[in-house]
Amino acid sequence: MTPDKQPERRYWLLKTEPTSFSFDDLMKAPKQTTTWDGVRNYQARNMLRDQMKPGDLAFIYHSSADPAGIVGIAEVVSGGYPDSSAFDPRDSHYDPKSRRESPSWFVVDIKGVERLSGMITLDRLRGVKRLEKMVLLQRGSRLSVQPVTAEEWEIITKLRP
DNA sequence: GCCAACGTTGGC
DNA sequence: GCCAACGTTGGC
Repeated sequence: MTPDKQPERRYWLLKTEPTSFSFDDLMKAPKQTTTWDGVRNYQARNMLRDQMKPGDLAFIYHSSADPAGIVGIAEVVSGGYPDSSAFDPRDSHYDPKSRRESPSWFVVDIKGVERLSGMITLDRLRGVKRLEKMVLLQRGSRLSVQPVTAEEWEIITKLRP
């Protein structure tokens, strides 16, 4: 018997507005771990539900920040499971169309790994020719969960100050 | 199934 | 605060 092949680690970028949840909030959370909930976009949902697996790594990106940019790295510690915030009428992310029997929305759990000593700004990323295909840098790109290629991951981690 | 209207995102 | 780009909704 050949041993099961380890599934390949994938890379992601997760956007958050630091005024609602920042990378520091993640690092201050118990076990530096949190549930990445409230995503209400189908493309992003599909990635949370179907593709993100424990061991994957993600850049945490601060949007609507001045400046905007990547501030830290997190690890996926749990694959997709239903987003319970969609079931709670008092929650701002409540969605009556999502049922426990057939949930519309999903979450993953992530754990903060490393705060970058300095932000890698959007501007800086735009200046790197080999990153021009990055989802984040595409015109009108608004996805809050984005795939990052292994090559992009490597290039960006080398930009660290 | 089309598409106008609307709400949201997010850089600037 | 502006506004372009985008996703969703709902009338037809």
